[in-house]
Amino acid sequence: MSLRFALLALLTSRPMTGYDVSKQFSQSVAHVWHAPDSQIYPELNRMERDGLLESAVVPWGKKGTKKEYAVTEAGIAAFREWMDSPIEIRRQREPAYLKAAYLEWAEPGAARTELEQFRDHWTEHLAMLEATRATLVDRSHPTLASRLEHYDASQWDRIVRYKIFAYDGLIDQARAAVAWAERGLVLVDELEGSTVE
Amino acid sequence: MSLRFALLALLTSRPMTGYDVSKQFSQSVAHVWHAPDSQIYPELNRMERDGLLESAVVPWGKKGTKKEYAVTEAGIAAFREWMDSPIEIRRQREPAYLKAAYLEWAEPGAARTELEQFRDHWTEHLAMLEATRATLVDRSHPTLASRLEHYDASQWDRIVRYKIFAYDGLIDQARAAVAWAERGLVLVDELEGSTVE
DNA sequence: ACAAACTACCTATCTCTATAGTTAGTGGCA
DNA sequence: TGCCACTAACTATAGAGATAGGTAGTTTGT
Repeated sequence: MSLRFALLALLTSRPMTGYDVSKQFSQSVAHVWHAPDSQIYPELNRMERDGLLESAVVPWGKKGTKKEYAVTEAGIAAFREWMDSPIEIRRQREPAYLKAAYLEWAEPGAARTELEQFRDHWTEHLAMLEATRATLVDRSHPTLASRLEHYDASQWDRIVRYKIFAYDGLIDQARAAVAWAERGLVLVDELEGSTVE
Repeated sequence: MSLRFALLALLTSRPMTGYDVSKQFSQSVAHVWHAPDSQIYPELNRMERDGLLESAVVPWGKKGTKKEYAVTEAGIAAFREWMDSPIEIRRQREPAYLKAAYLEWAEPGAARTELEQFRDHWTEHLAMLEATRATLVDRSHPTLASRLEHYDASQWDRIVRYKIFAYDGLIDQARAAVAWAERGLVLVDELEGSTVE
């Protein structure tokens, strides 16, 4: 159900076409709630059906058209209601940690590759998060910029700081993941011998 | 697909009935890969059908019977293969961080409750992880104990240290989550005023 | 004039998960 | 003897999510 609210969150910044949503999504909300466009388009339709969005058909080129979605009053109300309701706690589901617990079954080489991949993935993810955080700090993030336009300048700091706070949390998680993988590599070397086969 | 390997991991420690599996699961593998028993029973059946497990019917009381599952050679091979294959990277899906990014939409009271709940959940989870870690360190963890029986004593340290390593990673994540929520509460107080309504 | 890349919007299918049940035997205790 | 908690093993169903496509128009560069 969170996808719906992730989409509402994005669309509160400005009206967008489905295509815009799917592009902007991957640069912002997806850092916190990933979804492919095959999930986004049908969900936008359902949200329109449920009255949370309304759409306007906009011409595009000579023959083409596109559909621009805007959040309705009901959409805003639903979003606020979700914001004020208790969070769902996510269950643990971490294949990497599952594997780590049974690393005695792996080939030493595979264990190393595993941990290196994990470390590299999170290092990359961390860099992306830090880059995005920087665009929030200097307010150059495109979605943030259009979002701030609806607000009085006195509110800007408050809005931006919550977004930075969220990214800080993600960055902490990413850093912890990288540090953990690095300790894992040291451990594998110690337990399996340091020869790379 | 990871549920299958989580179950294999557990069953490599000793043969168990479905009921045992679902009980032991929640005290060990579930810390890393949660699953309810309504998923466990059908998956055990499928795994038997696929030749990864074999079952023996054991009498229980006068009329009752139970089915004890043991990992087959094919099951061991599948588990090793999975251990040596690259990990699937999980997509971000964190409703708590999603909400945090849009906290300007929440009532100040709701924002606080939210963060307190998140902090409390992770504090509790952290305590459980630390308690479990301690049972690994002193080797009193029941599943670990039966697991070690199949191995030469020279291997024990290696096996235990990988499990501790996995828990250390989970503990780091939990600690980061708690610290983040606490910073969030300070931020809410600063931005929304410290009066609790 | 044409290709390639991009915009736009889906569909189909399968698997995974969550939630909420059901049915039946066992063991203890009041 | 009856009740209750526990052991045992599911089933049913709906919704979420992953993966892999498809179709059609537009813009840009050569």
